[in-house]
Amino acid sequence: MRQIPIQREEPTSIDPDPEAEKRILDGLNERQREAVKATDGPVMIIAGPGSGKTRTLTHRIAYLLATGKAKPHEIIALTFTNKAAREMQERVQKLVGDQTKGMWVGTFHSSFARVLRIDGEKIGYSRDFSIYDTDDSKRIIKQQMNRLNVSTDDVSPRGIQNLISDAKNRMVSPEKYASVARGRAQDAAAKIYPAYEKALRKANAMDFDDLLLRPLELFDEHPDVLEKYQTRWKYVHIDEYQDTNHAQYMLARNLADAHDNLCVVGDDAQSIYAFRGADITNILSFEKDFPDATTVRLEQNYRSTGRILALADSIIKENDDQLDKELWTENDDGEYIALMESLSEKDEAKKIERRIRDLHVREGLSHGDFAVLYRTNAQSRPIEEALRKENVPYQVIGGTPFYQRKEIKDALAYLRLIVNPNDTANIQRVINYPTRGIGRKTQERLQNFANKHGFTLWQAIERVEDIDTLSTRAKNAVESFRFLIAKYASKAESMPADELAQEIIREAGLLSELRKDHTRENLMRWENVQDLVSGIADFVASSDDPSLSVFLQEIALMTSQDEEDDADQVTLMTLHASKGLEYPVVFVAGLEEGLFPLEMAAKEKQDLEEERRLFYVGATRAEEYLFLSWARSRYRYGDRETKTRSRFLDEINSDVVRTAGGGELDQKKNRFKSSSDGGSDSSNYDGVDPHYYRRNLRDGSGSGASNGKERKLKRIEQSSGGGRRVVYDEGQGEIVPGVRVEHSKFGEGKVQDVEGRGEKATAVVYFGSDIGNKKLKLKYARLRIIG
DNA sequence: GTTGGCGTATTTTTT
DNA sequence: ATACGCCAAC
Repeated sequence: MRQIPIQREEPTSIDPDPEAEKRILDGLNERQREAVKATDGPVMIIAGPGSGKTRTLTHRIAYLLATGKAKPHEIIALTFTNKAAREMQERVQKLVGDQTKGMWVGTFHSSFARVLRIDGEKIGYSRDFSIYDTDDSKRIIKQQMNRLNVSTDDVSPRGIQNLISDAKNRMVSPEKYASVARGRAQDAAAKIYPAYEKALRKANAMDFDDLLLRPLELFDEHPDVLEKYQTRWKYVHIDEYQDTNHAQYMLARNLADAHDNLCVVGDDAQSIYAFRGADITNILSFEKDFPDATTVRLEQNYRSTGRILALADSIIKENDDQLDKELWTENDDGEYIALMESLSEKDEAKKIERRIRDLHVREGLSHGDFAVLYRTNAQSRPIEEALRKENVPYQVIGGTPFYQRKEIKDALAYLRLIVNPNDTANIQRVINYPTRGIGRKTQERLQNFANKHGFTLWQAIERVEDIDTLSTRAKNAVESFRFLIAKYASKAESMPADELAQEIIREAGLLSELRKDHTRENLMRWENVQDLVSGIADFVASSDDPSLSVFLQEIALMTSQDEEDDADQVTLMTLHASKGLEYPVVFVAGLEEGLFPLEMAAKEKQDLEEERRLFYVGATRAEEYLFLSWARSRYRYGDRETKTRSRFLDEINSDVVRTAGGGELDQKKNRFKSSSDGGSDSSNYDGVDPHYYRRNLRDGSGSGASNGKERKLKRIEQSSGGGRRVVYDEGQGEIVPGVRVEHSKFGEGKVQDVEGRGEKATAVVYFGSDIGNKKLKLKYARLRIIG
């Protein structure tokens, strides 16, 4: 676990350093230098992938320091992730020496959480406010739905949460929202929204949106506070500007208003967070917003080979809404982009694993050079399994991050309560975990009492003796909980945060709960909780402000992308998480209709364009090798689904793509001229060479992997002959759509579809026009795989 | 008040 | 397939 370094506040200044200045400018090309030197007035750097965007921004900050144009405390840089902030901080330090104390570098969220810590009390938030993630917010929303009798028939809590978040992103107040809400879902959201806001405020809690909105409120209501920050920050920098939302835009405007020195960097073609409220018009209309802005375009790509860039260009050309940019590179053409086609997600995973091992052995690439990208987190599983099986080291970025695991959230809940007992959502989380006799009914009575008197849940707990509806037994149970929290709350000032954590976690019974039964999961959870404590110890040892409340706020803003990834491992992550990163070898997996582009996103043009930009982002992560992969079938909701190739594969520039067999990519747009067979049932297997699969296995240049695979196939054939072993066993020779099989009675056929698993698995097999489709129970049918 | 079983929705991406 | 919520039994 890592925390964001906190810099001291005292203004320090550094003398102009001509040597550093030279070093800073020497590391740049002409255009980049131009951007760095434009230190007066608004600047927009529009830059393609791999053009040294962040590098330019970093050098600009270093340049400001080295020339003495700005003192460290006069600079703020807002990044997209904490990790990017950390790296930028480190690089600036490297360029100008260690003199960056007082400079603010961080995400919008963490930077303005800090502002709120300093000045939030002016709008009614104590500095120990809790930060609520989506989970905590959902709890509040559910509770409010319950209280206000909003039925879940019309909308799910999640749906309401999204609607409210959207409204907040657009800075629509509850009152305003009530007047514009249309339809059942929005009406429901309009009812919940004000109650939700009130509940958050009462709990001294903020959700992610609040971390941007409350500072705006603060600036609005206290112009002196705004002025303080405006005068302080003479230079405002924003990275990944295309992904800022409206509130972030307003914050930027507010800060830049005094000095007009706003420098933004972005690429409209890489805008992939609209679903989260990112507003692409921020970057598209920058020049309108800041009429005297300097615009610099960085169009030379240093990252990728010519072919990768040509492919990327062909992807993005399909989109209509673009700022003009001509990407070019001096790099070699490089290898062809390889198209990989597989029969199933397991097959896909195996092929990816084999390619990785092959390149690792033959080209000497290290494991850290590889990244496997996919659209949804769920896709990591089969790939993980394939890599694990062959002992290829890997790491998965994302999924369920450390701090979101249940045991961690439970432990954190106790810690949050020490700091902020009014944090109702977290009381509810742990008031009866581990079970201490405070069940549903007691909690209900507590809540009723609180509602009746306008208390928070905690205030009700403090007055538990006065609640007539409770039995003595219940009162005692509640009292012991109250005592537990109060005891440590009073020690919070005097006791180091890590000791505090250790003790309350133990006394609350979390650790013994996890040791109750000795499953492997529980052991892991127990270790995770221990890791949390040592993480707090690290924080205490290294932070300028080692209070528990700061730790909790920072931890809430950490993301999977902030995890350490320095080890030499293959990296698995979503396409979203890959933004800003680069790897010599990149696989984009799961290029299938319905998956990428995602089914829901394929309907609206806007959404489809975002998916396409996502594909563009993924492809441009690659430096040397790019693999595009899709599978003919995939498990979803426990059923095997037949898939067709993604439309994206029909759009790309086929000149730079080669299939696994070395052939050209057969695209829909080319099909008309070459073949006229098309005909019936065209959705099935056009262009599939039935021998492709096995030939490829043999082509594996005699490496252990392909031999292993062949062995497995043989074993299947033998066993089916013997009739004892089941042939549908996953991961052996799979019976999946597209496979050719032989049946003792019907002869040769091709599997069309497979349903069910295990004993119940059935396959639809087409045995030619005479026999047609047959539905067979795999358990009895004894199908033999022949290709 | 707690536990276990069954039915249902769920997977888009994330600060 | 799995996690969660709701209901019935202990």
